[in-house]
Amino acid sequence: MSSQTVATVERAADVLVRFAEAGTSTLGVTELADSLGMSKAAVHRVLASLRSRGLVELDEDSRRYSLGLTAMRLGLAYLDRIDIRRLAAPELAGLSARTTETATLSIRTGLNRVYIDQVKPPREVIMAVSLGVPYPLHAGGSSKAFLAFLPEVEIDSYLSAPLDPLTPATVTDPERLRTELALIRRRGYAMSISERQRGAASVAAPILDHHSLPAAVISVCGPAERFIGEADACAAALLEATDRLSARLGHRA
Amino acid sequence: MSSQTVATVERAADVLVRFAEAGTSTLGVTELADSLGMSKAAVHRVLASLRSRGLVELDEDSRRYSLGLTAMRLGLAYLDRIDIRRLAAPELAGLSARTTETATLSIRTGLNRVYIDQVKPPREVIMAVSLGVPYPLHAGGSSKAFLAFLPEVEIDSYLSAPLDPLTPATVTDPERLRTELALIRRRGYAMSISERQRGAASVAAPILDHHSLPAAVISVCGPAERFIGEADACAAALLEATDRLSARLGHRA
DNA sequence: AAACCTAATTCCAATAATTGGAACAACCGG
DNA sequence: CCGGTTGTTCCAATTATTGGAATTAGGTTT
Repeated sequence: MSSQTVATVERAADVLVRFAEAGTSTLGVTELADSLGMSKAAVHRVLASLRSRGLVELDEDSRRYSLGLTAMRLGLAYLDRIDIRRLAAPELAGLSARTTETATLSIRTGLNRVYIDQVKPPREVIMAVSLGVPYPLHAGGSSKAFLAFLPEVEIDSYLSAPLDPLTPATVTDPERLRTELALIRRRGYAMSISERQRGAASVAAPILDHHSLPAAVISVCGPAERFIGEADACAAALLEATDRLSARLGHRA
Repeated sequence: MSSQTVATVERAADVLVRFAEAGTSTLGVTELADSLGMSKAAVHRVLASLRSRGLVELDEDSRRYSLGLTAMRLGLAYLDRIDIRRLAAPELAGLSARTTETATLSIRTGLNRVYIDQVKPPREVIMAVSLGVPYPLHAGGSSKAFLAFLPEVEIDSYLSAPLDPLTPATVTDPERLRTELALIRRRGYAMSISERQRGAASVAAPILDHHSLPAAVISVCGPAERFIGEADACAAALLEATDRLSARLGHRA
């Protein structure tokens, strides 16, 4: 079939991905070699090559590597193509400021959903999401907000496959989920407590386009204990924001 | 001497960079091959490899390639891991050297702001700040530089609470302050004479992140009497430094 | 200060993997 | 229905990658 690929490039890509996965900001040659099962020499050469293109940077003093400016350019170039992000950015900032919680923006990629932006409030204990990581459409506020506003056919098709739980609180029974989706449509927003991420809670609502389909979803989220008390106020602010954005995409109420 | 590198990896990196340069558009195999002087076969294999790691995506219909989710994750990982203090340290040193005054770095913590670093010039009479002490957002150069570049909602909310004076020169009238914030945004930097600290003067400008929100503020400050004459020159050097740093945080002018 | 450890870098011959031209297939517009 | 384009696959030639070992650099302990 089609595995017409270049192993060297894949290994170089693996090195890059390692930087994104690793919790630490810098990595050493040996560290990378061990975790990827490559020889130190190979890793070193790959790093030198990536460095020549600015994808990674070398701290001459510590002899450790980190992601470089070019890596950032790639990420921002990707995000540039998504103009909903530009449109929503000020609303995210406003929401986060008004609620003093984290505001996020997600888009759909097939049967998944990824965060593509977030604005965090300037306080100590906050919730922070991982941008770019795919999550299923049935667990968590943002996911359910997407699912609820998809065409019926797509909902049926999604619910016909088994639903894996991400936490003990994830709803995996299709009929219970269906009932909840109806509620979400009626209220206009979804709510979740620990469904996707333990200890996290959120309210989420879609930005609807001129077909009344969700172009993106905005959520306001925070640590569950604190957030539950704020949820109603957050939902109100959230719906104001998504209404404005939906209007800009040509949606009529 | 020899740059111990892997040509294949460098070419793969060139392909990726092409996507960042091309910005919003998608790219085809031939297009890439021509512009990079590579064979179509080589480009195709590289793309297949990058695709296997999610760095690029293929639109099956148009058979054209674009950057993928992993590219975004790399960019955001870069942004996440930036240690603003380390990044700014050389610029602080440079600024202090060029101006022969003190250069400081501040971050925000909610409704306050704290100095987290400073570089003092080697002369007798200088200004020195206290690291880690919280100051309000309306008094002094660094504070106003933060406030001016916050989302409107946050400015409104901040100005709706009473503003206490720290010195006789502190501006406490919300409307006068609002006018000044507009000036700061226009000029790109804030100036203060004795607003926070009697006898002290400063110019300050924000380091803006990819949301155009202030990640930190740099100031150049000194004893008021002497500093006032140097302020313009200091402001010019300051803006050069903050522009460079903002660029590293993904801010585009 | 010296010795010792660990990590990073360079060297080199073996060889496994990349390469590019050309053939093939898929697509588009006329 | 048919040329013109673009994307994909094949295959033998050969080039560039590879990994082990040697070397250098840095940092820490004795």
